[in-house]
Parts: sequence; structure tokens; C-alpha cells
Amino acid sequence: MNNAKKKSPGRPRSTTSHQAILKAALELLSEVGFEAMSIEAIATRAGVGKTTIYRRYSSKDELVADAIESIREEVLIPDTGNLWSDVDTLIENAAQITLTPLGRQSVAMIISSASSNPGFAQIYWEKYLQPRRQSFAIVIERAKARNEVSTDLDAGLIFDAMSGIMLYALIFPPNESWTAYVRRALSLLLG
Amino acid sequence: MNNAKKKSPGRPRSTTSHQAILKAALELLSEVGFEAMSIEAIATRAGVGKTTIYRRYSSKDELVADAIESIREEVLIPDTGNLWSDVDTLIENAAQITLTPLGRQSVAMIISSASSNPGFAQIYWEKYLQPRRQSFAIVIERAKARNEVSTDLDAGLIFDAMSGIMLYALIFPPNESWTAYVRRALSLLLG
DNA sequence: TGATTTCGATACGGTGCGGTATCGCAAATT
DNA sequence: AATTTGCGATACCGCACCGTATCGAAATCA
Repeated sequence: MNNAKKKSPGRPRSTTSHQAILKAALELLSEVGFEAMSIEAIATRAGVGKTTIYRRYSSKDELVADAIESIREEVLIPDTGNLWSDVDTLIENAAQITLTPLGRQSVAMIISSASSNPGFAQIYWEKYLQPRRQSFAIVIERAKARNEVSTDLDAGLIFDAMSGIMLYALIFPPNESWTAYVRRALSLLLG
Repeated sequence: MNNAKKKSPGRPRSTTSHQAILKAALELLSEVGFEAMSIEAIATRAGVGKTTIYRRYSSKDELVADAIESIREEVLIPDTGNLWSDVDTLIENAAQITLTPLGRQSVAMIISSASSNPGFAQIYWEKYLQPRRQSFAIVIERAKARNEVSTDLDAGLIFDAMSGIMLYALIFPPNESWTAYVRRALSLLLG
């Protein structure tokens, strides 16, 4: 890939401006949502000229995709020796990501993009969901080895179901706590 | 609740215009989503003056709420005497609504609107999901009476989980058929 | 018939955003 | 030092929409 071709003359692009743009974009995403956020507002909040944004990105989609990319973290595979401890860790982790205003909006934007753009759905599936699905399968495999669940449990299906429930509960918030709600649903799935 | 207060003088409000407005609103909702649809666009498509809309509704929320309300077809409650027959009927019914290109688009738009706009989510929940949730509960109650499922099953939770899975499978299509996939997930939930 | 209300149409001022261009200055390469 | 590119700022044009007002025609009631 592109490796440090710094041969270009002239002033280099400001990394601090770049950071400020991404930060402002994420903030606005969490505050007003994808639809309502404008390039102008991002530029103003970042203390940056519109030009500086348009020089980097040609669309809002592009900008926001990069902003989300910039805060992506590692996939963790809990291994506490107990299925429900592992699962609770995963739920807690998902809660921390999704239940903040930013996480909420990010999910909303992803769903919005994915549902109207199969290409993006595919990419998101491969790059984000698939790794998590596989690490969840490992958690389930370990539980099977410990005889905590039936050996013919379909880890993938359960992961999908869990994701669906989380998603649904995010869009239509239940009365009880999100975490407890998801946990309760999951207990049905794990028999 | 028809009160028939027709004592008002002057020209009555056109019911055909009213219908046209609701129809246009629903079409646009499915095509461009809640955020992106404008009153002007609704008026134009309905072949109606903006005035005619503003005379009836003071906000887009209000209009869309009424539009959704207007298509709240009789929610069917299958009663075949067998839980899985009932459930399959429901799944089949959901499939017919969601799996057409237009239905797909509509659901996608509704979801993305709801996820980025809590007001709309609330409206959609009350007017659309809630009635279906309650009729599903009846199906489960009957199954309990027939001893087909455990009596402490939480019908509401299962409905939500089922909805979540359907939603997830719509956005990220599984390899197998949507119907079979949903059915498989549901069999986990109903234990 | 006359009063009243709604009709579709159109125009209006206001707002906010998109996207481009320009300006004078700053920071890098050669 | 000369050149090249990025910088923030601002101005600009065009557009879509909001919400209101106004119009003449149409529909209804007293």
C-alpha cells in the first residue's frame, strides 16, 4: 500500500485539523444524527474552513465512515471459565458501545446505510460483524466443552438472534434496563 | 367515535384530498424515509396545496402518525389449534410484507427513521408494533392453555426477539431462506 | 341567494446548506 | 530564496424547504 511517499512539496496537511474534523464529526453524529449534521456545522465546530474538509472528503458518507473507522477497537474474546460470565462480559461490552448517545447514533447510521445500501451492508458484515460472530462462536465452543450448553447449539444463529435483539432494543427501548432485557432474551436462546 | 358534528357551514374538507395526502405520505415514507420527506413533496405528489396539509396537521410527526394509523389493517390472530401452525402463519405473513422489494425498502426506511428519530420510533411503536405484540401474546396464551409451551413464557419478550431477528435478517440476509432462518431462531426461543 | 369555509395554486420572505472560488498567510520542499 | 501546497476565512450562487398569506373558484348551509 501507500508507504510514506512524502516527496510532495508544499505544506503538508495538518494532522491536528484532521483530528479536529473527525472529533467534531463524531460529536455531531452523537448529538444530531447523520441526516441532520451538515458539513458547515462540522467545519465550524472543528474550527476549520469548509475547504479543509472538502479537500479531504467528497461526501458526508466518506467523512463519517472514516470517523467511525478511527475509533474502531479490538475484538475481545472473554474466557472466564463460565458461560454466563463470558456472556455478561459481551453484553456489558456491547452496552458500553451502543448505549452512549454516540454509539446509538453510530448504530443508527450504520443501520441506515446498511439497509439502503447492500454493498455497505456486506462490508460492514465482513469487517465488523463477522469477526465478532466468530469470537462468539469460540465462547460457545468452550461452553460446550464444559457441558454448559447442548452440543448441537448453533452459535452463529444465536449470535445473529442476539444481535437482532440488541438492535431492536436499541431502536425501541424497553422499559427495563437494556442490559437486563438482552440478558433475559439471551437466556431463552441458550436454553 | 364518529361524532357527526356537521353543523359547520362552508365547504367541507375534501375526503379525497385527505386520502391522497395520506397515500402520498406513506409512499414517500417508504421511498425516502421520514427525515428526508418534505411537506412540499407530499403536497405535490398528492396533487394538493400545502395549505390543505397545514390546515389538517401542524407537524410532520402528526401527519405521519395519522398516515400509519390509517393503514392499521385489522391485525390477524391465527387460531389453528396448534402453536407452530399459528407461528408459521405469522412468519409467512411477515415475509409477505417485508420480502417484496417495496416492503423491504419500506421497512428499511422505517427502521432508519426510527433509529435516528425517537419521536418517530415512538409513533411507530404505538401505532404498529404494539397491536401486533398484543395479538401475538394471545397466540402464546392459547398455546399455554394447550400445554404446548411453558406457562411462564414471556410472550412480549419473545415477540421482541422475533422482531429483532426478522429485522436483522432483513438487513443482513442469511444464506438460507429468510423464512426458514426466522423459524429456526424462533424454535430456540419457544424452547 | 348570501355567508362561510375549503379548495388548489402561487407568491413571498426567511433560513440553512452545498459546493466553489478567492484571499492573504503559513509551512513545507528544492 | 523560490515554489508549491495547505491553511482559515469569507463571499457567493443556487437550491430546497418552511410556514404564511392571498387569490379566485367551488362546495355547502341557512
